[in-house]
Amino acid sequence: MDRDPAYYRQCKDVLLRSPLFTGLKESLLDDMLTLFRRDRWRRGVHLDPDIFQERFYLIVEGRLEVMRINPDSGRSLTLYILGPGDGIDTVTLLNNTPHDVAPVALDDMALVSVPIHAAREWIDHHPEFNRNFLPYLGEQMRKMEDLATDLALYDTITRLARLILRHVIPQYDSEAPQHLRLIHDLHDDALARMVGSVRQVVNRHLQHWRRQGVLQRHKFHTEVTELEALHEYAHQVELPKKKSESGH
Amino acid sequence: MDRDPAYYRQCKDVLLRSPLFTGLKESLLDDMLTLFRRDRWRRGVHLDPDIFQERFYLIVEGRLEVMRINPDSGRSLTLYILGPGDGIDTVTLLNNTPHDVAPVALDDMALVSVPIHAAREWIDHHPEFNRNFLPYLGEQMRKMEDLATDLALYDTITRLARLILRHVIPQYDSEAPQHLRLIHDLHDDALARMVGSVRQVVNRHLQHWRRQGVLQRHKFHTEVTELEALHEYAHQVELPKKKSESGH
DNA sequence: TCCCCTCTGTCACTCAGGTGACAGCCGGAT
DNA sequence: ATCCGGCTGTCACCTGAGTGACAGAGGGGA
Repeated sequence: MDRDPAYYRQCKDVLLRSPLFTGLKESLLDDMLTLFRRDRWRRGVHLDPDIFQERFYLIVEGRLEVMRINPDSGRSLTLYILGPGDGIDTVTLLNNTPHDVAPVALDDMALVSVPIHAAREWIDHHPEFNRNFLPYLGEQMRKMEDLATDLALYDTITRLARLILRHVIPQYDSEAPQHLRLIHDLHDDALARMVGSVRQVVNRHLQHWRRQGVLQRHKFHTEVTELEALHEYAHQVELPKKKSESGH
Repeated sequence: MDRDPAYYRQCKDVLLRSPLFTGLKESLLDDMLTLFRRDRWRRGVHLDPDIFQERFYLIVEGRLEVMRINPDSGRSLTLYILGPGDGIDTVTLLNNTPHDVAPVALDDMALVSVPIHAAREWIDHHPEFNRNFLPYLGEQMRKMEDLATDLALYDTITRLARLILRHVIPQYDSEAPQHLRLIHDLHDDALARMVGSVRQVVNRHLQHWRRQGVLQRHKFHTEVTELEALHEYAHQVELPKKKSESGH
């Protein structure tokens, strides 16, 4: 991957900002970039999860929804929403057995990828990379625990409030309307899949909040006007912390 | 840790059999064992999750239930059941922020532990250990995904059937009654916490299966007499695979 | 032997939330 | 301008499963 310097620059920017690569020496990252292949996926395509047994993908642009489906009922649950800087299907990277998930591109996506064995060698030989990778896995694990916990112990409105709060972009002026990351302008169905419910129920809650003035919507874009109110519904859930606070 | 050679021997046996240490050179394991401290926890004690920010514990004997609690309703969900060879709270090891869980000893337990920074250094400096550790994390991640998926997409009886099937001890004579590992002789309440339901509901299902002759109980010990029947209830869930089949 | 405590087995009641259905809306394509 | 397809907003209905309650059962200790 050396053609197209603008794209190269963009990759490097995204990766350096990603929790997986921050703090690595530039030379090391450049090394790695030489191995990468560039890919593009169109919005809406369903990926075959088997490809993740061959190559490890990193997202440069766009979002990927990774779901599980109940073939009998047709209902599904979103396990991950991945964005720029995220690695796709780390589970398969760690543990090479078939992974029964259904990934769908939410936007037009730009990616880079390496053969999976190359990624594994990389991990093996670069403890400095590991110091980023392990906390990243920990973070994913925690999110998964939170999802399971929410599903078992809280009702749909609580789960939805928490979902939104977890994706509020941290900012200092807490008076102004708050924007969302990663789940901005998803339609009700997608939100429902994220909280393990169905469109109609999610719609009812959103509607309720809009009437209360808690949420507000311009065209497709939803923003939060009353953080505190949402917090009431969510019970105790803290806002997403800034990157610098995590890691070990 | 050098006194009591019998105990030392037991630790070594358990660890060598554990997915975290199999295949490591004995000398390496001996090295590690010198760092360990021996601990014991009595059945029924509630551990303070903060201790896992200080030390990393490995289970030599007994089981630990790690739960999350909804303080409002008082209901709880079991995130992990850990047994001999398992590391406790790997999430905190990876990512040192408070982890809001409630661990309880299900049996009298024997453990070994190291200061957490020592465990992290170990990981940093021993890629050969990493080759066990990463797949182990992957396995945990998959289990967590399965838990979330089941909670969102399947009804209680399906979840319970799957729980049992996932803990059937693989054996070749599939006619004989099948034993369970890790969840043997748990009472209904504990099983309910594992499937995100309540005692009464779990009891009803178990009762139903016993009447059908699917399950059988001698005193406290439950065993499975009709695997196939359970499978019907579980829809498509494969039996636990032998250790040798996993890993990358 | 009896007592106590924890766990089991059941049942009647309630309700959150999932289902199916349909009308309206909006934006893009023709 | 018109049509179409996907998304939104609502509603009436149904049901899985959680709640509370209570009568055993069993087992361990005094």
